[in-house]
Order: sequence, then structure tokens, then C-alpha cells
Amino acid sequence: MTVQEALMHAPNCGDCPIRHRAVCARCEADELAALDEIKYYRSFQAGQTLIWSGDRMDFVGSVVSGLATLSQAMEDGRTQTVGLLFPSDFVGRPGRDTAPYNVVATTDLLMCCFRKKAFEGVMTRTPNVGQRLLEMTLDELDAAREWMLVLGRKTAREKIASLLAIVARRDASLHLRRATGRMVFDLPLTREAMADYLGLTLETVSRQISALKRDGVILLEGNRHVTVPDYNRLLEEAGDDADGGLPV
Amino acid sequence: MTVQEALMHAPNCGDCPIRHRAVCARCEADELAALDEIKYYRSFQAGQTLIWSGDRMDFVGSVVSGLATLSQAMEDGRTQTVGLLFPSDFVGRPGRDTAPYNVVATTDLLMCCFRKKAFEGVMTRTPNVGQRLLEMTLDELDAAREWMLVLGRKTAREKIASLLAIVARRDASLHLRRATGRMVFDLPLTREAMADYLGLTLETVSRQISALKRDGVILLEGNRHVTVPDYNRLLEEAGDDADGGLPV
DNA sequence: CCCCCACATTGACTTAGATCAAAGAGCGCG
DNA sequence: CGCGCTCTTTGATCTAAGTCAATGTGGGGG
Repeated sequence: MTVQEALMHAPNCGDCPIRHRAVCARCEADELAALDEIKYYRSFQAGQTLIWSGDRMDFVGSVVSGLATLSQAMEDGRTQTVGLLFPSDFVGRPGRDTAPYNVVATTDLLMCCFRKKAFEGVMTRTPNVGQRLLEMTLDELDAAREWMLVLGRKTAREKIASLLAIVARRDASLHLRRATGRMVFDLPLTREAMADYLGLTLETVSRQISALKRDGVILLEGNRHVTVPDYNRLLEEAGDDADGGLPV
Repeated sequence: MTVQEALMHAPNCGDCPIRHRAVCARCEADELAALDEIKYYRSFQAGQTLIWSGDRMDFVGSVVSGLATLSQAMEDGRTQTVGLLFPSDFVGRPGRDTAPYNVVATTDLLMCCFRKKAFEGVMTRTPNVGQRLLEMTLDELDAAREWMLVLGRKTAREKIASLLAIVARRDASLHLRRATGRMVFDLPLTREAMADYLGLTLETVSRQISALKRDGVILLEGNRHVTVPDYNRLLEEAGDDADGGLPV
């Protein structure tokens, strides 16, 4: 039985893999109980769109496992991914009722959801949820601004390295490891999804990944399985100073 | 006596030009009094750096008049502006004590400041301040993501048009007008500052402004004074649908 | 087991914007 | 009032990344 199945069938906040990082991280036992009462799990398949921009949003929730993207499109079809939603990240906005972005699962995805109305109720009654949400929102704002530097000023090679560094860091954090030295992880994105996040074409993504492989910055096994022999080298390639960007 | 001088000498929250949009917007009389007691004004000259990235931040505050930029730099000198701070926008983050970005005045600037400790105290006691701050932070997150689309996917011409549209919109909002039809305003940024926000070089900014002028999308008097004959035309040039981007 | 099909790579060529270089133009100060 | 400084415009050339076009490839279903 996978973690997903376990949670779908016998959900228990105490055992939840994102308990210590999600919107509920600061909750006391009674607050957790209030959330527990209104929560429900939903799973989505890779490629599925959870929410369309402009849709009425009647739930909010946390990513438990898998990866989703937030994206924006122009009328002519140009697309920009504006955020990656890793496990523990929060989806939705209490107080707004139409979704400003498309939310798309790029891998199979498990979400811990709350009806929006009910969540808003809990939020007004339990300050720890609202405070944690403010904190997470401020972190997301930092991440968005960090990414503005990537989009506005970095070269294609630096962009790829920056994305790999983020995925490596979040993967490590999920396994309670520090981001350092040799790291191994799976890329939860296709080349096209990477291009959409990096403001590049998929051809350029492919070429730069080949170049990083050629130069020994990364090793690939298949298209998705990545080994980074030296995380600091990767950060250098990303144009970050070696202690690197945002703290997790 | 200018608004600035009036505020410096006889500050009164009731008369404040940003009272209805700033972090204090939702405050009741008693909450306002609490903020009033700990507030003080500071003014800065165009070009002055208010805060250096990495500095200890011991105050937070609101822009009352003028414009500041938030920017990030790479070691090799590449710079990206990650946010514009218009009147009513908030600077600083309760709960963090080192500044993540440079804050630079691009025009003469008046700020309504609070010592961070004192502000944090007010925040825990008056829910309306914290809630308003969450709301403003979520709006800033939307703005940052909107800008990611601009940086990642728009052409130089569309980028310039997008920036002009934002400045026009914020200027209108400050004067309690709707953004529509003919609009006249001053650009609070040099070509270089525009380039830093748009992920372009200043030469490209200059060329594209000349092109927009040639095509009648804007009229210029001197380098800073802009007339937009038709705001919807500008939005089209920005690649936005005509009802346009973020609500103010 | 092997065939498909979506995903990925690679190559040849084009182009938007960067870079390098040289004039203009507004304005604050002596 | 005109000197000098900063900001801006414009031109010529270069280049990173985009576009168009084949060609590989690996993993899930028949």
C-alpha cells in the first residue's frame, strides 16, 4: 500500500507526510481536529487540469504528493508557468472566489482539500492557520521574485540549472535531508513543462540539458532520473552564490 | 505647502492620501490611534537607497508619495527589479529581520514608517492590520506572477506597453479615477530603471518607446511626461485582453 | 513481445534583442 | 547664459535563443 492509498483510506493528520510544513504546521491538537473534520482527499492523474483560470473555486487545499503547476496563458497561446506546487504547498485563496490561474497536475497528484467556506471559518477562529498562511504566502512571494530574476536576466543554461536546483532542494527537504553534495531525484516535469516555467522553447531546454550532461554537471538515466554529483557546482551554473538562493 | 510638508509637520491619519488603500485601510478608530502613536515620516531623495539587501530591517512602512523599486542583483552585476512600490504599497516584512532586496527611491519619496517591533505588537493585537497585510501580500503575489508572464513570454514592445499600462493604472487609482480612455501621467522611472524591471537593456527600451511614439500609441513631452490617447489600444499593445490584467 | 505514440534530441537557419559606439537634449550650477 | 553631466536616442553589428524540420527512443497497451 502506498502512502497515497493509506491516506485515502485511513487519513490521520498525525501521520501526514506534510504535517510539519503545510498550512496546518502550527496547529495545536484542537485546531488540527477542526481541520481534520472538514478535510477530504482527492487524487488526480498526470496531465489533468484541476482548476481552470476564471473558474469558481469552491475548495482550497495542500499538495500531499506529486507536482502541479500554476500557469497563465495569453490569447495567442503563449503560456507561462508562474509557480510550481510541491508537497506541502497550498492551493487557493481564502477570500477570492475565482481562480486566477490554471492548476495542472504534472505527475499523479494527491491533494488534501477543504471546502473553501469551511476553511475560511476555521481560519477566522484559529489564528495559527491564518498566520501560517501569511508566512507561506510571503515565502511564495519571495519565490516568485526570485524567479523574476531567473526569467529576466539569466541565460538558458542558468535557467535550467536554477530549475534543477529548486527541484533538488525541494526533494531533499521532503525527505528531511539537507541540499548538499551528491543528490539524486526524479524530474517531475516534461521538457515542455520546463520550457513553460523557464520562458524558453522545449528545444532550447533539451539542448541545454544535453550540454549540462556533456559537461558533467548532471547525469541522466532515462529522461527523468537525474543525478547531481555536486550541488554547489549546480548552483554555480545557476549563477547563484554557493550558499544559494532561498532557504528551504 | 505640499502634501509632503503638511504630513511631515502635522501628520493626521484622517487626511492621509493613502488612508483607504494602505495597510491601515481596514482599521477602526482605536486601531488607527494605536498606529498613529508609533508612526513617523521619513523622506528620501530620488536615487537614494533606503535599504540594502541583507541589511537588518528595523522598520516597516507604507509609501505615501513617490516611487521606489525592489531589486535583486547577481554577483556579476546583472540586476532585476522585482517590484515597484507605489503610494499605499507596504515595505518590509513583520517576522523577518534581514531585507531580501534593495529598496531604491526612483523619485523623491515620502514614507510612513513604524518601528518593526512596535508594528508587530500592533499586528498581534489588531486583527484588521494582519488581515489587510495578508490581502495586500496576496495581491503582490498576483502582481509578481503577472510580471512573470511579462518577463518570460512578452516581446520588448509588449513589455514596454505593459509597464506603461501599470503606471497609468496606478496613477489613475491614486487620483480616484478609472483607467480608461485618454490618460496623462509622469513616468517615475529612467530608461535604465525601466530596463531593469523589464529584463531588457536601456537601448531596447529607448527604441521601443520611440516606436510606440511613432505609431501613435503614446505621446511624449520631454522624457517623462506621457499621454496615452487610448488606454485600450495600449492594453492591446501589451498583449492583454482589453479589460486588462489585474484589477487595481 | 513488439508496435505506437508521445516525448525527446539534433541540425540548419532566422531573428529579436544585446552589444558596442557615437551623437543629441534637458537641466542644474557656477 | 553657457558649461558639463546625466540621461536618452540612434546606428551598425553580433549572438543567444527561436523556428522549422527531421530523426531518435522508451515504456505502456494490444
